[in-house]
Amino acid sequence: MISISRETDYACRVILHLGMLPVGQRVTAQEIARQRIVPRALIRRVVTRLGAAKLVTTTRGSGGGLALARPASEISLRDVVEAMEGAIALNTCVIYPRECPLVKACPVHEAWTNARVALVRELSQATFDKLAARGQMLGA
Amino acid sequence: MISISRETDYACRVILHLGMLPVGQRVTAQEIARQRIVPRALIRRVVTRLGAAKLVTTTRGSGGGLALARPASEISLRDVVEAMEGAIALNTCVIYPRECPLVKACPVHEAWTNARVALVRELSQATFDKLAARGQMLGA
DNA sequence: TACAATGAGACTAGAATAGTATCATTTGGA
DNA sequence: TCCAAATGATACTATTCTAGTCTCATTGTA
Repeated sequence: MISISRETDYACRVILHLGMLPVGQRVTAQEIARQRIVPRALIRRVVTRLGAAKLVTTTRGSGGGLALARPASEISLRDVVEAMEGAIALNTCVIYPRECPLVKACPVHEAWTNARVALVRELSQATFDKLAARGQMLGA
Repeated sequence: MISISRETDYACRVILHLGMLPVGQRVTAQEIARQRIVPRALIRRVVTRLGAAKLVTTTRGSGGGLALARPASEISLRDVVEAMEGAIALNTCVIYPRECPLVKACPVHEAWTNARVALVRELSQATFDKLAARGQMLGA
């Protein structure tokens, strides 16, 4: 099955949760883990990656926690997926064409590229301000 | 990195190769492996799966080999990917919504579904008659 | 009957996935 | 000053997936 990893799914829950808070409000990773059903030990790794990708800012110590590093309208599903999984390639040859011995005369390469463009476009449109608004409606 | 497996890439090479042959002509898996740079032992598994998915027909014995089970215009990248990888899900919750404890109120679920639709649409449009024609042009 | 081809599946090495656990570091407040 | 709360970094395990090799059975043609 072609799918993102579970960690990426958890990362989406973290960003969504933060996007639904009043702007600038911090919350601890443990609190998100509890409310969004993410394993407590795992969420640490997720938060670290999101921080490294500069999608969230973190503060340590008592009273610390995390918040979005920029407005939810400027963070999309694409950003989260790329932060967690690396490139959205579909096929390795799209990202590393040199490694494919056939790529010069390969008509399929072009098809993968087209499909990748369509997928990335869709994921880019899914910004977390929209997702958060929809979440409020659904009562999540 | 989000990507298909190498076996799926090999499967595309097999279908492309068959699509570029005169209609109805058979060729052995070994011959495809040689021309398309696929490991000889691996292509067996690929052909078996493509046969199980009814994308190719096989005949055993001397003079045997494989051919497309239907016109190349009726086989798309989507068919090959689904035959090899199973569902194109993007996220497990798209295929198995019951396994996600949050899905009832999850705004992200919808976004994954939209992205999946866009991706599948694109892969469905890439039929192997077009790919084969382009392959002839490129001299593959 | 001999040979050529696919069918089925066991086997290996290595990498990725999912989850747990530990210790260090930073910060705020009693 | 010291404790508790929080993240940072990373090691560890078990399981599954990936990529590839190999062997033997089965089928069909000459």
